[in-house]
Amino acid sequence: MASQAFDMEIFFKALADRTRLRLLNLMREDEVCVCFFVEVLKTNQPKISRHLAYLRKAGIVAARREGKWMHYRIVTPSHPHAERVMKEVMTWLSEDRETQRDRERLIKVCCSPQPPLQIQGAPRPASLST
Amino acid sequence: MASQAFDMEIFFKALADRTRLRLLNLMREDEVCVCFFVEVLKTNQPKISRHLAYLRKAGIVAARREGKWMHYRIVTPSHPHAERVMKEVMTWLSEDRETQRDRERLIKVCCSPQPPLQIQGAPRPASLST
DNA sequence: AGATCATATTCGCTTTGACGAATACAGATG
DNA sequence: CATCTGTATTCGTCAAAGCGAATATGATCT
Repeated sequence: MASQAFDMEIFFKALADRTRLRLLNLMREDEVCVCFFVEVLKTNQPKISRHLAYLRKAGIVAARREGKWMHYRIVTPSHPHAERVMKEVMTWLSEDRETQRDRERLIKVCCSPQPPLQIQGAPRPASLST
Repeated sequence: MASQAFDMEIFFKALADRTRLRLLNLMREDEVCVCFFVEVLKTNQPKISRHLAYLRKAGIVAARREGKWMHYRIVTPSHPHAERVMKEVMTWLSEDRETQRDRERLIKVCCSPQPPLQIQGAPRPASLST
C-alpha cells in the first residue's frame, strides 16, 4: 500500500523550516533557477543549495540542469495524503505575508529592465519570461 | 488576517516527529490519559510527557486534569489551512500500519478484562469505556 | 503530616541540523 | 589548456532537540 512507502516524519521535517517553505513558495508555479532564490531571499548561495538538497533528499523537489544553471521544481508526491497536504501548504503560502513579498520580489527581479548583476543572463522562470 | 497569527514552521516542527504523530493518532477520537500513551507506545513516561508538552506549546493539543490523571486532546487549529492539514494528517495516520497497530493496542489495553497494572483504575477514553 | 500514585521537569549526554566561510566541482568560454 | 561562473559540498561551530535517569510537583488517601 502506498501509505507505507512514504515517511511522514521525513516529509514534515522538510516542511519544518522557514527557508525551505519560502523556497517552495517561489517554485509554486514554475521551476526556478538557483540564482533567483539567492537574489530573492537575500542570503548566501551555499545556504540555498543546502536547503534545496534537503528538499531533494526528502523527495519534495527535483532538479534539472541547463548548462551552468540548475532549476528546481516541486515534485507532486505520489502519496495521496502527502499530495493533499502539499497542495494545502502551497495555498497557505500564497496567503502568507512574507512569502507574498518574496513572490513580488521574484517578479521584480525577473522583469526588471535593469536586473541585479547576479541575475543577468540567467534563464528566467517560464511564466515570468518577457 | 488569520494567516499571520499562525507560525507554519512551529506547526510543522510539531508534526515532524514519529512519537508525536503516534500520540496524535491515539487522540484521534477522544482525549486520552497519559498512562495509556505510556502503555501503548511501550516507552518511558518522561518521554511521553515531554512530547506532549511540545505539542501543547505548539498549540496542537490541550490538557485537562482529572484528579491525579491528565487527559490530552487534539485542539482544532483556528487557522483554516492548519485545520485542513491536521485533518489530512489524521486520516493519513488512520491508514498507516504502525499507527493502526497502536490503536489496536489502545483498544486492547482499555477493554481487556485484565488490564496491565499501570492502567488499572485509570479513566478510560470515553469512546472505549465499556 | 506522611505515603503513594500520576505526571512534569531537570540534568547530562548525544544527535541533528542550521549557519558562514572556504573549497570543490561542472559547464561555458577564451 | 586556463579561466570564469554557477552550484554543490565540506569544515568547524553553535543551538535545538532527542533520550534515559533522576528528581520535583501535585493530587489523593491514610
